[in-house]
Amino acid sequence: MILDEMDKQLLLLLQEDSKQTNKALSNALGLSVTAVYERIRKLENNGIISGYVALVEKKKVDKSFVAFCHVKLVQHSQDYVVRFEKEVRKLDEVLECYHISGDYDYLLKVLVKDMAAFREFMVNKLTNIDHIGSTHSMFVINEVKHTTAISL
Amino acid sequence: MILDEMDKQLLLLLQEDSKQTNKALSNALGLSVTAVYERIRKLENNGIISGYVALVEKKKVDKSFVAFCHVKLVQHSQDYVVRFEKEVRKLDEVLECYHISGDYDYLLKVLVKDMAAFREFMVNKLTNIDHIGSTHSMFVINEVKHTTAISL
DNA sequence: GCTGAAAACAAATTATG
DNA sequence: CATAATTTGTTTTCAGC
Repeated sequence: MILDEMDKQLLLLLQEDSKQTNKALSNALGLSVTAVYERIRKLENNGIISGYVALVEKKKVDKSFVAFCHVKLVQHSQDYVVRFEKEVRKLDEVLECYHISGDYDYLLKVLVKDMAAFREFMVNKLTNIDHIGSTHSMFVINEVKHTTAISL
Repeated sequence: MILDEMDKQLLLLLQEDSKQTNKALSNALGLSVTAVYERIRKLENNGIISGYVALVEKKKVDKSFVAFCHVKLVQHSQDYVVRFEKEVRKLDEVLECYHISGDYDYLLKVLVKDMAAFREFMVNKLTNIDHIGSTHSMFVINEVKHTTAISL
């Protein structure tokens, strides 16, 4: 599917606030309500919009500690990789996990209550996964920017 | 604000899919529609729900290249720090930026089309910001997990 | 804080130019 | 594509417990 400027503008607006009415969107874009409605359905059906979610304020729900954690496996056999990825997906504390280039194999973004909870997470959850060789953690001192919106 | 189990369940559901109707939520929670409605409003007014957004599928909009980029400043004077953070917030390619502990000062999550676009970003945008000492980039080979939902 | 029902509003469908 | 009219469904308000 090829996106024209209207689609891009529409996605931009919906990535900012998905609770806007089609009327508000139609005003912002200079389209009719029906046109906006059809474009949104098309974007949904093509999987360009993958879903709609509520965003929760970390600090207000007592999850103020973010860490990035590098993980290296002892071996890179297919089996170990699949097993590690499966286990890590199950961990609620892990918001993101990437297989990356460089000295380590994986980079995890971990969200917990505080440093004590992070220690708990490392000792009882993460390093309980088999075949982890080594880890290296970096702690977030301040979140400078955080957006879910992709620029188009 | 103290969250009871109902609030937590509700937040869980809304973080999965914010387009569910209050009726569907009331069924899932065993509450009346009005009770659900009032709880949601309270969560919004207390800033626990910070907003509702549409999620866009990266790969479908030709943004398939994710990199994590460490940045070190030449100095850590208040002035340099403020300036860097201000500039980096303006860059659309930077989805996340964290001030972190460790050898580097910042960790950025960067989203672009491809490696060529990343090079372009580094040369023309990021390293154009004053007072950057050094950078070190890691490329995402595979996204194993990515969620916006905070577990409660 | 909860319920159930009414009123207000928006989404979704259909018809028409 | 846009508009308008309609139905269907959802949100919001309100009286009462």
